[in-house]
Amino acid sequence: MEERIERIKKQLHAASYKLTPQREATVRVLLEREDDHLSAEDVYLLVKEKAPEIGLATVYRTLELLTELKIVDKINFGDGVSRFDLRQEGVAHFHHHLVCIECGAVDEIKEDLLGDVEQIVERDWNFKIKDHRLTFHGICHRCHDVDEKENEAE
Amino acid sequence: MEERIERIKKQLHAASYKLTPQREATVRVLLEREDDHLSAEDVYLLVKEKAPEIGLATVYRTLELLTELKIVDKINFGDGVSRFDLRQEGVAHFHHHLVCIECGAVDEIKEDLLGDVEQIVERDWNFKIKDHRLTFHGICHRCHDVDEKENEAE
DNA sequence: GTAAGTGCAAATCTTTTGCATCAGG
DNA sequence: CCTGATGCAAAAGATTTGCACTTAC
Repeated sequence: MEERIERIKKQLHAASYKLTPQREATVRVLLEREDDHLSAEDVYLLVKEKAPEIGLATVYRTLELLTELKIVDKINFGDGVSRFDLRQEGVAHFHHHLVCIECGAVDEIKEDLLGDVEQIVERDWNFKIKDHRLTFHGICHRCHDVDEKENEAE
Repeated sequence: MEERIERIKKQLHAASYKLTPQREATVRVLLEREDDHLSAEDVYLLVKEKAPEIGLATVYRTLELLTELKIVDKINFGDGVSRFDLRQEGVAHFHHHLVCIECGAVDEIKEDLLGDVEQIVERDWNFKIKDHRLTFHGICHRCHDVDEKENEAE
């Protein structure tokens, strides 16, 4: 945790930004809830627990800054809000998501499944890929298991 | 064109909705601009050219209805607006997009490139896939060509 | 007649901005 | 000081909603 904060601090400095207490509090929340997909509002509420004086605008500005520096990724699942995900360190590619249409859970796929597909796209569409977004919508293993049990019970 | 309208009319009726003149005008705009990725506002302005009395709320309601019936797909490229794409007829899968980070153009890939990947996900994550969203961000062939020319000129 | 559909305006929600103030070198 | 950063409130967008009116069967 501390090493990651330290690293992020360096990334900010390299781009001549400071790691202010507010920014640090925001980053800490993102680190603690790394597997959740927090909206700006979520982050704000969690930061506020530790640092009640912070303003929502600052959280937005911090998230924007972190996105710009590619420390976090801004994602969008189609509900009206943007969500923010810390990038895995040293992993260039953006992980994929599984969104359950029954329970709303969002799981992550950290493996990169798109290597072959990207080669095809680069070659056949003459498109230089810099990033990707891949989300599957369907039924997660938990809901799937529940469905099974219901069938058994019948 | 007319056959597609007819088909959509049937889909609406099957779900006990009517194809009102406003809805038809909206669908016609979507058909005419099938390769664009229109926002609700875009659609509204185009519909208004033909049927000036239509209200923005009606367009939103129509697009929501069409999304629900899976006649259109609602997509989101990370600029603050939702965009709407007519589904290809008889094509279950959702096509992919190439978003150029230089010029903002959005191209479509109509082939399904995810067959293998989906098999892996269904098997290894025990996730029943119903739909997917795949977008690549990068440099399109047009901007790429421009870059080449600039290099030659140097 | 009745239920669905519409137009308009107001309300809501997310995100951004202006500006006066604050903090650190 | 001086610059970047912050907090607050206001503004800006996008989308939704309430409601009275219209339209088709």
